[in-house]
Amino acid sequence: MSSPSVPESSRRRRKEARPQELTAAALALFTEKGFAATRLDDIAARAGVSKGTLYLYFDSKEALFEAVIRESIVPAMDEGEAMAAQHRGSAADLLRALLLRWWEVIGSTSLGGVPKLMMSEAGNFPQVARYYHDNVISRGRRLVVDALNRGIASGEFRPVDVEVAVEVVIAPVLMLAIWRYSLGPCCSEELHDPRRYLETHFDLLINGLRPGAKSHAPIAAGA
Amino acid sequence: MSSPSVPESSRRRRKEARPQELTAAALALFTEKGFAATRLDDIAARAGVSKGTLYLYFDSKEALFEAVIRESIVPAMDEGEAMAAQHRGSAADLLRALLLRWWEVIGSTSLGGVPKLMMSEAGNFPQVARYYHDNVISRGRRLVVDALNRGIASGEFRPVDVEVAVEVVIAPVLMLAIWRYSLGPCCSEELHDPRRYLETHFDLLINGLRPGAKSHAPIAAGA
DNA sequence: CTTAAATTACTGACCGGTCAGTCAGTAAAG
DNA sequence: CTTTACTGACTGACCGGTCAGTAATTTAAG
Repeated sequence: MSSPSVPESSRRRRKEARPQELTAAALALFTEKGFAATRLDDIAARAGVSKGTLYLYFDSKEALFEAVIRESIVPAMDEGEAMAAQHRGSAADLLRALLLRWWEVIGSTSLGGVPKLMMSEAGNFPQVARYYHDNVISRGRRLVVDALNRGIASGEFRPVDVEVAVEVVIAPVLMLAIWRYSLGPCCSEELHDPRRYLETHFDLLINGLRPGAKSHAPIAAGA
Repeated sequence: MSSPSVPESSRRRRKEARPQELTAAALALFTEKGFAATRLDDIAARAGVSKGTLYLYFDSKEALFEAVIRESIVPAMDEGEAMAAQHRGSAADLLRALLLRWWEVIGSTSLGGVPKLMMSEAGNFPQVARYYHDNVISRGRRLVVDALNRGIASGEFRPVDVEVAVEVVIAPVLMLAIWRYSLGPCCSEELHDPRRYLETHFDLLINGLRPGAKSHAPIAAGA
């Protein structure tokens, strides 16, 4: 990390830290105002540099957007997968750990704005949306699908349509993040403690998955 | 409606239909591209008029945005409340009817893009967000809260923290709408049949609310 | 009836501010 | 001196908003 052959002068240190500083500033403003409504001057000012500096590190505003998505959230997914791989408890414990861990690593941090940003701009940047889908959504989905399947295989959960249920499991989590960056700041009356929200979601979910429940869903798509 | 003193010439008919045509075009483009990225020329072209016509009916781009929100979704809320008021079945039936009716009246129609639009732009238009909160979110919340409370009072549901649970009930519904206007069009692999999605949500929910379930949520906020 | 005047609904060229992107210049470090 | 990291004035395209003009229709006069 600090070999003597690489003199850690303050100027060089800045050079290396710049991209992170710029993407961090861009992430904050993109999530707050949206991509189109954010000016590069504002991003530069927030990072304490001038607009020209942005173009030393990124080719265009769109390239900056791509970098924001790429470098912000993919590392967090790695950690989630590592946690799931070495988990040893019950499927319910794993599911609970996934939800709470997501809140600690993504939801409650500066990364919490990424889902809202991606939702808002997916239509304008299909290739970034595709990247996000393949590297974030698919992997997150897979984590939950595996947990559900494990619980069903062990008899801990009743059989459900896993491919559909996974969306229902993830949706409240995503909405929590989106809410905090959209209507939450404006109308905060209903913004409860995120922990309690997640615990309630988990509680309803685990009980909804208990074996022996009678299905309320029509079996076939006859009607 | 058709008194002889008001000649229903094609020109006058257009005059009365224009605002709807313009807000419909604006809604489609706002939800697809976002407010800032949508040009007034495009809205006018989609409605088959020139840009100047927009300013015969709306003072500014922002006023058009407000009109889109106001006139699009509030009437749909009226219908939802009417349905709930005259409902006579069980609380579970009411909840199910609310979910499916929402899909028919809002989710599957052109109004389905409103949630995504509002989420994206709430930060830039606090007063519109406040209006949306007071006239759409609060009222929708209230419908679900009442249904939950009715079920708990009758013993049909176990006691839960209704003010938190309502968010968990609504979140998957909102995410369904948001998804269809964000990453859905880009990466459609996971976009299942909305009916099955809602039925699965309802199935998990009703079973999660059954009396006799043991709570997995910590009782107090001690930690 | 004919036809001129007035009104209505709409047009599209134009203006001015804004902002992504450029580049000649500066100053600190080596 | 050269190199490196950065600056900020500048430019040109774009877009929200304006308004003089036009065509369709109605009304009124001859």
